Amino acid sequence: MHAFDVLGDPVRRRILELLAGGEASAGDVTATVREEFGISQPAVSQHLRVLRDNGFAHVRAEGTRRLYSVDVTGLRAADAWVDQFRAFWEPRLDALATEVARGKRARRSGGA
Amino acid sequence: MHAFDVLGDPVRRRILELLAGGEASAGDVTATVREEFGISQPAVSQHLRVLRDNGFAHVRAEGTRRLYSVDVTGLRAADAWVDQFRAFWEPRLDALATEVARGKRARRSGGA
DNA sequence: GACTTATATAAGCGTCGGCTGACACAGTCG
DNA sequence: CGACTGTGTCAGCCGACGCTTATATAAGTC
Repeated sequence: MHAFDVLGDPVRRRILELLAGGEASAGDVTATVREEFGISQPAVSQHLRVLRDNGFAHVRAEGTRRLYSVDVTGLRAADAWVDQFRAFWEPRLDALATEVARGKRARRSGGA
Repeated sequence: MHAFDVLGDPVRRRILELLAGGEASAGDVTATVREEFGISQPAVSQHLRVLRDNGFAHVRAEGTRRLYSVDVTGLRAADAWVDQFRAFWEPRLDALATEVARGKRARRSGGA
């Protein structure tokens, strides 16, 4: 599953935001998400699984609880992709890229 | 449609990468995408529409051709969301956030 | 060991997004 | 004007994903 597919779901984004506030148990996350989205405990558990399986969340067992926290792997992957385009709105990073993107290619390869 | 829903599709991501190389006509994009993904012209056109409608691509007519280019609006929105988490892997940006994330909250609100 | 709590898994179902094929429409060229 | 090219739209189909209910598993408590 691609990083953006994971982030495409609003529930999963919310869960990550919750985890950004610090490690939280599955129960804590479930309580909040359940209230905000009106979905069941299994639904939340399934979302947590997706986050785990795709490098967005770490888990650690503590007794019967599962403590979740942010795993940066997935987020970095998403960030790396977006990074390809950063020069478009932060031209100082690479002014040349912007110039190229502007229309150089269009001019060369058959533009007006 | 949320930015990450737009980016969740591999065809749309590819189209954006193509546009990152400079303005391109719908036909040029279609030719490449068709070859790489084996989908029809209408399929590509529909993806272009999604990109347009969600602030990921600009269009400009030139005769019968439609010239597409990157619109940063959508990309910046995606970047802004990811930015919430950047401190997790670039601690220098905000060392405090990392500390908080680590377990401070867990300790306070009922951790071990 | 029986009960309860915390969490995960499984099966089934509905919905939504993407694809195709058919078509519409604009512009260009003879 | 009529044919052709480039592109967009529409209707319908299909598969994937997310949800629910039911159930399994594991850990605590008495």
